[in-house]
Amino acid sequence: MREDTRTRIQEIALRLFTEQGYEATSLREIAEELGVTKAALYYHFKNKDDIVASLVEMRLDDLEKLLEWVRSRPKTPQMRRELVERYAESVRATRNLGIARFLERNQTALRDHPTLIKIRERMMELTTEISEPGATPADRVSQALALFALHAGKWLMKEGELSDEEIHKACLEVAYRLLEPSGFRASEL
Amino acid sequence: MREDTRTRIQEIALRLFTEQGYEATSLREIAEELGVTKAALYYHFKNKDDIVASLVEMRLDDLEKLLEWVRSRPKTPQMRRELVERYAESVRATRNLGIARFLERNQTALRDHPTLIKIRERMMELTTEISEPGATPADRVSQALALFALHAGKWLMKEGELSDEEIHKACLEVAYRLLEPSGFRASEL
DNA sequence: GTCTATATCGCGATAGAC
DNA sequence: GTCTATCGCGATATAGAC
Repeated sequence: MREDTRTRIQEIALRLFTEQGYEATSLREIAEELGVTKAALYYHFKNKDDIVASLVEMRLDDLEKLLEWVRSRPKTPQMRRELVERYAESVRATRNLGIARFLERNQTALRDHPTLIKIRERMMELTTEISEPGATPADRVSQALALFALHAGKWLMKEGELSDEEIHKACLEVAYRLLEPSGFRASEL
Repeated sequence: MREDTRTRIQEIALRLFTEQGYEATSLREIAEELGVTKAALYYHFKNKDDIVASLVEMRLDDLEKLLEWVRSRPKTPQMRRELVERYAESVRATRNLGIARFLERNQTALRDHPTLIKIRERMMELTTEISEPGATPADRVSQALALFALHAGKWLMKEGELSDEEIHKACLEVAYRLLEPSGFRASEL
């Protein structure tokens, strides 16, 4: 039971866009890997941009669900820790694993893409929800950095020094630390 | 006493490469802003790649000087704090202010550029120097994140909420916190 | 649903006059 | 040091047969 062509185009495009960048990847390359001609791609997607849109809209949906959830809850330290946990899960979900990496790179190339603009807006809203308005500037920067720390581990550490699972656990721990105001620590609670 | 053309090309290219991305910026655009034709650019630089090289080699020099310094010193907490301080200064130096931003974006587009590869290697070496081999995974990720925290503030915080100076001070403070092992805090020293 | 063939464009780069 | 003119290429995208 073979995947349909549309899905295979998305998989190949996502991989090449991530490895080489969006602009550096041509439709010819995608078609070649798929074993068809360029023209065939235009049956499934109306243009190159449309392939990207089909990829990133799933990620936008996830972020908007996360925002909806966070706004239904009171702004407490517990909520912040749970948001970090949920965000980490959503980044690691199979359908988003590759898309998150694709988005990390290609920010500049896709700066005008409507869906990308929305994703950036939603990320800013999430960092607003996670930070305390009355906190010191350092605490605010620290809390805003918490979500991004969950992306950083993968390219921060030397290859093979720590396992994927160790890196994930470590990033989560660092993100929790970044949430805490400088005055006290979780270990003292 | 007017700037020479070569310098003006570098300034315009740096701005456009940063705003739009390297691949999305054509030599035609650069020439148009300068008020000359494409062909004139080829008198000053042998190709598009050469313009980038002329920009990023200054940054590579700075990183290598920083590495040389750090390796001449013992691995102590004081050294780590001083490294963060020096790195922050080097990012803020006028000649590097724009180049650092240009490098943050365009990582993917220039992934094969020889100078960029060296810069990435030097950054990895710096994060190696700044982290303690015996520390826990979380502490290691945290310490590696310290240098990158100095880049994050500019695009992390909402526009106009904090001044540039406040953001810089806050990032520095966050970087210092990331250096500390989770067992104790600087405020207790 | 995929093909061949082609239109159209803009790119990086070069030659040679001035 | 800058110009005009042009080359060669590969890109996105489309038309129409099968």
